[in-house]
Order: sequence, then structure tokens, then C-alpha cells
Amino acid sequence: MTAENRADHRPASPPLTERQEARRRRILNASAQLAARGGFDAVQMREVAEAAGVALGTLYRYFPSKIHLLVATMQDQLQHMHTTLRKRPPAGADPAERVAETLMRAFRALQREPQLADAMVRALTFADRSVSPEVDTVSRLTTAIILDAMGAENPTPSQLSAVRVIEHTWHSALITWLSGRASIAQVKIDIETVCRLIDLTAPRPGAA
Amino acid sequence: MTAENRADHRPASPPLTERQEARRRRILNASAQLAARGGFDAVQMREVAEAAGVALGTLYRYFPSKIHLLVATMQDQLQHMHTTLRKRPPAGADPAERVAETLMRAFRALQREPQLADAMVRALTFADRSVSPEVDTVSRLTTAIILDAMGAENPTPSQLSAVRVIEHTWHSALITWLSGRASIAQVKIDIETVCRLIDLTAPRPGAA
DNA sequence: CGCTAATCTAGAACAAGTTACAGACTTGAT
DNA sequence: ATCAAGTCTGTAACTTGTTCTAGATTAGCG
Repeated sequence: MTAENRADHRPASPPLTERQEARRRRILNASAQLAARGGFDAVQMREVAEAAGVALGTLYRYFPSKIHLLVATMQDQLQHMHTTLRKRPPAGADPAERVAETLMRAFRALQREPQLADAMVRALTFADRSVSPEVDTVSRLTTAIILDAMGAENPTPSQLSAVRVIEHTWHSALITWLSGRASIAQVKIDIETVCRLIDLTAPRPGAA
Repeated sequence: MTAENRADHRPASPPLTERQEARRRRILNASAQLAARGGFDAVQMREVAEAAGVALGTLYRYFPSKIHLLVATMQDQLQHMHTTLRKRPPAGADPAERVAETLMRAFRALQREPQLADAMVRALTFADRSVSPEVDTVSRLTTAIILDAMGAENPTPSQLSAVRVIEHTWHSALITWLSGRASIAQVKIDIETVCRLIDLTAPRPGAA
């Protein structure tokens, strides 16, 4: 983590003053709260602004679109989850099991706030090019969580491919669940299925 | 295919008259054409209506939302692709290769109309519960295409899981490509990686 | 302190998806 | 051919994301 930013996730263009940091926090909280109530549609920019006690124009200065706001909200939540997960690492014997366990744990957390999950995941997959940097940050965070669970310090390219595919499956499976087209059990099966790829790409014990 | 509908994809509630069928077709064509020009944002309901020569209200009677319209457009395009693919089946030796080849062929088709792909895929993943039946139809079509490529007449449950994961990867990889976060080469690798799951789930030659 | 640039506020205005509605046109049955 | 029911058209209104503007506040600096 560089010294430029305090939580390895914002470009730290101009360092924010204290009041600005506080505003940003209020906005993100308001966003998460509204999302938790009614999902994507309930996060209305005017309402977020009012709940956060800022003017609409200010909200847009901090987050240039609703999608940016929700992706930032997801970043925020993921950060929480990452630190939470680090405290109690998965117990499985082999990497595939541990990754599946970790993702299922994350999945259960999302089930507790399905509307919030809806808002964040929909924003993430709907994001266009203008949000790429932010979406990429989320993706890197997710990758980090999965690699942590694998216990892979120096992943091989083929392991990284597997992780990419796992992420794809994770996002898409979430979407099918959120839109009611797949059950929780289905998501579990899909996650376990894709995690089998990890065994397939594990460097053989004897290899350098 | 049942006798109730002519292309195994609409619930056929009231059978449409000829003029209605023609209207529907004009709308879908207008949608695809606008999408091909400028992607999701360029498909504006007023413009679709005008280009198709119908009133706005009529457009909404046929497709209750922009998302419904674009998902229907995708259904339409997929249908084309399915018949095209059937004509020249993939040549690979084992199922995994054939599926990867098929998906890459589909991917190349999408690359020819990236904006259209953008509109359709974004709509598909943004769709909420109200569009579930239509999204499900698209999903079934995709599944059919993949099973065709596998040559699996009676897929086992574990093969179906693999297919589900492949679909997840397919959609999500497309999104990362469309939003400029992954290169074409990356998508190819991801597809090939996930297709390895097929070997993993293939029923052993000797089994019943 | 007093100045200047940047930031924030309140509110209007605009864009595109969606809904509503009155009147004209089609369709199907008699 | 005629009538009733259902469709279609044209248009206005409403909603919510986004942009714009003029005036107040704040931050950094001499």
C-alpha cells in the first residue's frame, strides 16, 4: 500500500479535508442504507443527497453517477468483508474447499441484506467504460480475497485464470440468484463446481 | 416444439395477427439497428417507436420496458446464431474443445457488432425479476447451444452444473470485454479455462 | 485579518423511461 | 353490414438521473 492514500483504494488526487471525508462517509452510509431498504431503485440521488445532508450538486461532485456511487458502496462493503474474513480464515484442507467456503460465507452475508446486494451487484455489472477504474478496484479486491483463501502467495498464470473464472461465476451466479432464477442451493452447487478448477491448476507438489 | 407457437419461444397467449407479427418484427429490427449504432443508450424508446412506425404506447404494449425489448432482441439474435451454428457444427475432437470453439465463434460474431452486443448483454444482466421468464428463455437457448456442441444427449446433473458455470463465465467475460476491462485474448483464455470443467464431469466411457 | 479560489447550497432545467388518456381504426361475431 | 371489444395513434404528463447557475461558505495564504 502506498503512502498516498489511506486505504489503498482511491487515487488520492487532492487529499480530502476532514469535513469532506465526513461528507463522503455520510453519502456512502446513506447509499447503503437506502439500498438495504429497497435495492437499486430505492437509491435515488435526491434521497441520498438529502439523507446525507448535502446538496445534489455536491453528491455529483463526489460520485459522478449513481453507478459510481453504488460501485463505491460495494468497494466499501467488500473492504469490511475482507477484514472480517481475514480474522477467521477458512478451515478446509485443500484450496478448492477453502475458496468455496469463503465464497459461501460471503454469500451468506449478502443473503442477510439481499436488497443491498441487489443494488451493488446490478450496478457492478451495469457499469460502462466510464466506471472501469472503480470496477477494476472491486475486482482486484475480490481477487485478493480468493487468493487469500487459496493461500497462493505467487499464483501461476493458470491459477490466475482459474481465479478469473471463479469471479465470473461468482458475479453471474449472484445475479441469477438476485433475479430469482436460481435458488441458494443452485448457487452453492455452481460455486463448488467452479472451485474444482483450482485443483486442476494447482502446481504439482514437486514442481519449483 | 409444441404446436402452440411458431418458434418455441413466446408463451403464445393470444396468437398475433399478421399485422401484429409484422409490427413486432419492425420493432425488433429497429431495436437491433439502433443498438448496433450506439449501444444500450442509443436504444431510446421514442426512437424505436418512430423507426418502427408505431406509437409509443404500442411499443410498450408489445414490450413492457426497454429491458424487455432488448432481452427479446437478444432472443431473436440468439435464435439466428443457433441455426447458423447448427449448419456448421464444431470440429474439435473432445467436447471441451467443441464447446470452446462454439463459444469463440459466437464471440467473434459479437465482435462484429460490439455495440449491439453491449446493448443486449447489459440488458440481460440488468434485468430484474419482472423479466425473469424472458431471461430464462435466453438462458435455455444458450444451454441448448452448449449442449449441442458437447454432443450430450442426456447430460448428467454434474454436466449440467458445468454448463451452468460455463454460461456464467460466458456472460461475465463478455461484460468485462464490453466494458474494456479485458482483452479479447483474456476472454479466450477464460473460455478455454472454464471448458476444462467439461472433461472433469464427462461420464467415464465404461459407465452406463 | 482580508483576499481569492475552490467548494457547497438551493433550485431550476433538461433528458429519457414510463404512464395515462381521448379519439380513430380493426377485428370477429352476428 | 353492423356492433362491441379490443388495438393503435398522438400527445401530454410524470419520474428520476443528470446538468447548470447564481449566490453563500470555506480553505489556504499573505
